[in-house]
Amino acid sequence: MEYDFRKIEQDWQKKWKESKVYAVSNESAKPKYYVLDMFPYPSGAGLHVGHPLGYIASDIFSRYKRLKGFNVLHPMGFDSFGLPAEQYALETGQHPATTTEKNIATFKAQLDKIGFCYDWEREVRTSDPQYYKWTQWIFLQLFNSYFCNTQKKAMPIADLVEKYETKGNKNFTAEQWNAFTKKEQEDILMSRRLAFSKYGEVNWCEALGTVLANDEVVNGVSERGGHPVVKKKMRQWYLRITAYADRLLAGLETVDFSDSMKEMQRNWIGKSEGAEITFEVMNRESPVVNTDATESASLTTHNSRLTVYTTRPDTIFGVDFIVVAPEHDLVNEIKSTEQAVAVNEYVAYVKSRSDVDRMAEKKITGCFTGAYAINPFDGKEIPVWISEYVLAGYGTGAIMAVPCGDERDFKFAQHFNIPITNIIGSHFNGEEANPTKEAILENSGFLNGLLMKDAIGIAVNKMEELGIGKRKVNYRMRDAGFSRQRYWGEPFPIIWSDGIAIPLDAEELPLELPHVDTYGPGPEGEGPLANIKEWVDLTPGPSPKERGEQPQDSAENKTPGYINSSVEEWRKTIAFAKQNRKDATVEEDIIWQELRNRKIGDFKFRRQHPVAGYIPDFVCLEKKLIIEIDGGYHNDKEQIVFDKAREKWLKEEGFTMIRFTNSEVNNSLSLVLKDIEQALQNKETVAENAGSGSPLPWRGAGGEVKRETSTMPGYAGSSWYFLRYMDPNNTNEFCDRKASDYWNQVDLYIGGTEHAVGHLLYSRMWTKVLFDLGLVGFDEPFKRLLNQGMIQGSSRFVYRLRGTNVFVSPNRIKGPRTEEEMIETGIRGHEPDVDALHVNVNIVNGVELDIEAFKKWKPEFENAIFIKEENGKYICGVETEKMSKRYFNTVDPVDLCNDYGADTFRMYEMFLGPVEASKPWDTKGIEGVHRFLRKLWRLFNDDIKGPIWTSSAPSPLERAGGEVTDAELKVLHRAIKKIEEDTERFSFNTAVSTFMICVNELADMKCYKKEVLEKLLILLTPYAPHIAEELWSQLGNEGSVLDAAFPTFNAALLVESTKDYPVSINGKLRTNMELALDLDQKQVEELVLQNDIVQKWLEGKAPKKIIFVKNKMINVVI
RNA sequence: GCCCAUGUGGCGGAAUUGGUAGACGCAGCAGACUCAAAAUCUGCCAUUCGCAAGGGUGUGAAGGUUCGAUUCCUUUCGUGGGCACCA
Repeated sequence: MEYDFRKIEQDWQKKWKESKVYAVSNESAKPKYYVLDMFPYPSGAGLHVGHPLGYIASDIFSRYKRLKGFNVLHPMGFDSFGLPAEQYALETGQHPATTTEKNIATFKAQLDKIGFCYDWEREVRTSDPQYYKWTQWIFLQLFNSYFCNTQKKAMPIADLVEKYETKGNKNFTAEQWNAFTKKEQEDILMSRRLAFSKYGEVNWCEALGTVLANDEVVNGVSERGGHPVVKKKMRQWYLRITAYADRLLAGLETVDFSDSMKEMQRNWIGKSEGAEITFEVMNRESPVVNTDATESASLTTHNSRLTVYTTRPDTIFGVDFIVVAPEHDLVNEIKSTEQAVAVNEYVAYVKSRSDVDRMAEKKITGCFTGAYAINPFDGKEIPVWISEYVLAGYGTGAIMAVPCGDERDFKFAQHFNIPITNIIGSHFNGEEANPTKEAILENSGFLNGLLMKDAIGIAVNKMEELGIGKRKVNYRMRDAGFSRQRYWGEPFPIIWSDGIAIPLDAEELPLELPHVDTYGPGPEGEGPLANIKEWVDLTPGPSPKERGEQPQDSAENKTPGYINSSVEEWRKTIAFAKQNRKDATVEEDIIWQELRNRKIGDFKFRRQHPVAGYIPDFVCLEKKLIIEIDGGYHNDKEQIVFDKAREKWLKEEGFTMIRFTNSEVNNSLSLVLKDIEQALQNKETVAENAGSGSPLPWRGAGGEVKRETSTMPGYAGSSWYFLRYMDPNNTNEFCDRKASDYWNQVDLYIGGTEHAVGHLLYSRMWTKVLFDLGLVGFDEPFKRLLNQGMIQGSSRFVYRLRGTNVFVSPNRIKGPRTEEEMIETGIRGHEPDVDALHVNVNIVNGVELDIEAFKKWKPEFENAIFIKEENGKYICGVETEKMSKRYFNTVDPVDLCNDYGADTFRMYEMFLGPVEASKPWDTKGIEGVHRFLRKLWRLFNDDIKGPIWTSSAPSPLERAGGEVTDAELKVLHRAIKKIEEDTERFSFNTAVSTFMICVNELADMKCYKKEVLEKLLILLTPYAPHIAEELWSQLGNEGSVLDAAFPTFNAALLVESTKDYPVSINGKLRTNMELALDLDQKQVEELVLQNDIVQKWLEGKAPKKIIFVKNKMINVVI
């Protein structure tokens, strides 16, 4: 029987799906283990062979842990918000939700083909409202929390408010606080919230009317269209990640990440200890204005103060100039009239420079401001410059430059001919700066004679004493920008009312993305959402009450839904709606059971949801249909007047109301439901949040009321998705505390280094906040991190003689041509240049082009002529590039699974090299792994046509009999040991080679014994589950191999008594000697000296030394 | 410019703690089986000198530490990834 991998894999995947083998329970007596992949962004290109590398590794490890007796959580989902879908929508008009849905379907089909053990019941998608509802909810937790600097943790902002109201703080008393306007109070609170809003700089492209990411800006112009880009201040949201800087640093000690990964995060956080020093700044004006002859020629006016940050206060006497960021607020104040023009020009120049340019450029630029700072210790006048190498966002945005000790300062001084003061004597050679801390200070006033590193503390102490400086810890990390002027992301659950950010009530979540007609930017560079006026603008018209339509004597508590246009009143409304939900009548509950489960036409209803200034019992926003279940009081005179006013108001807003009495619900429910169904059918569907009849309570709120129109960035959803997998279908909470307590931290997290700082830091921060608020029980999300390398594409090229239809194989580009070729091509003598063209790697066999396939692929070259190598082949050029569709170097895993099987594909990806390493893809080698699996198959099955197997060979069961020999056991147990060790240390490539060695040895020994082979199958299960399961069942086992027990290694079987020692002379290997393992140094020396080859090299002399390392080697030193 | 990683045969890679460099596989070469092909099996396969025995060289380059270095240190070059010029 042949190895029919297609049938085997298909059958078992089907069986596994039917029997739900991958379903994971949150309750188990087994120990838990959580293996997580960084979930993919579902791009339109589908998976290529680079994606599954990490997934296969995690799948192997999950299956391995399962065999080891763990309850393993190994989920998968999709990071489905993001720019590419939006760009695509902009180009094609297709809604991102549609394309995303389609892409996910493709991804899932591809993933399933590879045979991963995901529990798809736990799938999450960040763009699913049921998911981002909780992203928005967590954002609200961040918004409603502040970082307490004494307890070093997040606390509810309400605590802070209470403190202010009762005790005030160091800036204001409780009385003052209470006297502040609402806006003043909110501004103060905003400066403490963990999610907060402030003005920040963005890359603004006037021509495109949009904000651009750094990588969309090239050489100061937009990548698309080449329009100029400048910095512009816009209101943005931020996460106060800087508050967590110290805890993020400390947390690194408790997790198992690679040292380089920790190093990258530490560098990103960039904690430094130094001092802030304040300089007086003088400005020397020319005495042109003042004609008074008594004025001196250089009038010096006292201007302002400038604070710099430095990590080297010990070098204060070596300061030769000061550099201020061009964006610094003080620049305008301190620049002299003479320098004003130059300064303005320079500032304008910097404004046009992209961050990327400022980073990559080696050019030294700057401009003198005309101002001088005074060294507080020796009174020296120090020129103040501005330069783009000083960043406004770091430290104080100003530095004191010490050219003898800092490379950049030195180059700057050289470039602008600024004299350099040497404070480190012979340590400075005038050629280059020396950043040492070990020199003895000179020319340094009271610091003279001190070692620099000792002087740091002394200098700061003196500064603090004199009040000119203070100790300061600085972080290079900045608060994380959290808003994007885009469409395809989570909308902020925030309403702006008179400049105050008002969070939505949790009941209002999810705030779903409204439909838009265009995905282009909104006015003033706002996001596309700003284009939907009716969605954004919630500024109310007058309420019925204000229009005098509500009966004047109506008791407020009877109809509190009718409100005035004020924030306070709609807050009351929300509270009232909440209470209504709790106080629901029996009849309302009956209807709600029908409506909430979408039994009627699959429309979403909300209960006690404020609409247009009052609170209906039920509302379907898509249909603008309101259902009221009325009690007896509607017969009251007052109520009749009220109901009339209400109906009129709702009609203006486009709502229809149908009313039922309690007795109708109780006695003829089916008729009631029918009426509702009828009403739904009779009305047109409208976008849920569109239209003037806004569903929201602040329809009645006062002043200008607008929605936040930016959306959250890509990392919002991915900052907490690992928690949602634990409890993915919970509609009441983001994750049940019981579930997160059980699954706890992710035990193994696998993903690329490209997320080293971004995603990993953000999710670490979110986890810490959730921990502080008591919502989860751990404050580091990932216990262990494994970084998979990137698989690069291996591109293939053909070379075309420019302007001709002739392709030349690389070695034939430089002639000579045969007569035939010259006739065929019609080209003689001088030949034109060649152009290299990417060719689809899938039609190239190794490097040999399949010419027929090429012609089929590019029909325009159907009649092309190929000048081949001498062996008659057309050879392609090879280059390693990023794997990308446009280079035609992507390979679809599904194709490989079809050609070789998922098991082969999985093992081959692992066999390519260490998971952590980056390496180019080459399909060619997959044959070898496939051969291995066929060889394994033949240990169990006869191959009818093969020469060494005959049809009369014993059946698998018969072969499985017989005594197992020691040699066979040795082979097996060596494999058990090595596979276990290699899997534990993620050395999957060597594990695969161990399997190969083991199967080769068993085949050589003609070992067909069940006892040996079935253990081997268990070892193989994590790597090649389909073939393992098939052969396992062929051996007559009950149950699945997926749940077998990993075999135990028996060390006793591998004990050796001798060792074949390598014997070196002076470190060079000369011979080998088989020696007993229990010999001591003296015995070994004797035996070694008797050896012929050793004697030959000794040439009769005595050795200087003989080094003997037991069980390793022998080295004779002559 | 800065940070991190990385460099071993024609190719992917192995060498787990400083101890036999090149496991395993691909490609290639030679052979067996076959009418033939496929499949399978056997042998060779870093480089160089040599008929052989045996020797020289060799882990990007140059130094260093060591009895011994792919492994540790210094300098340097190339490649990949990241970035917010972080004083």
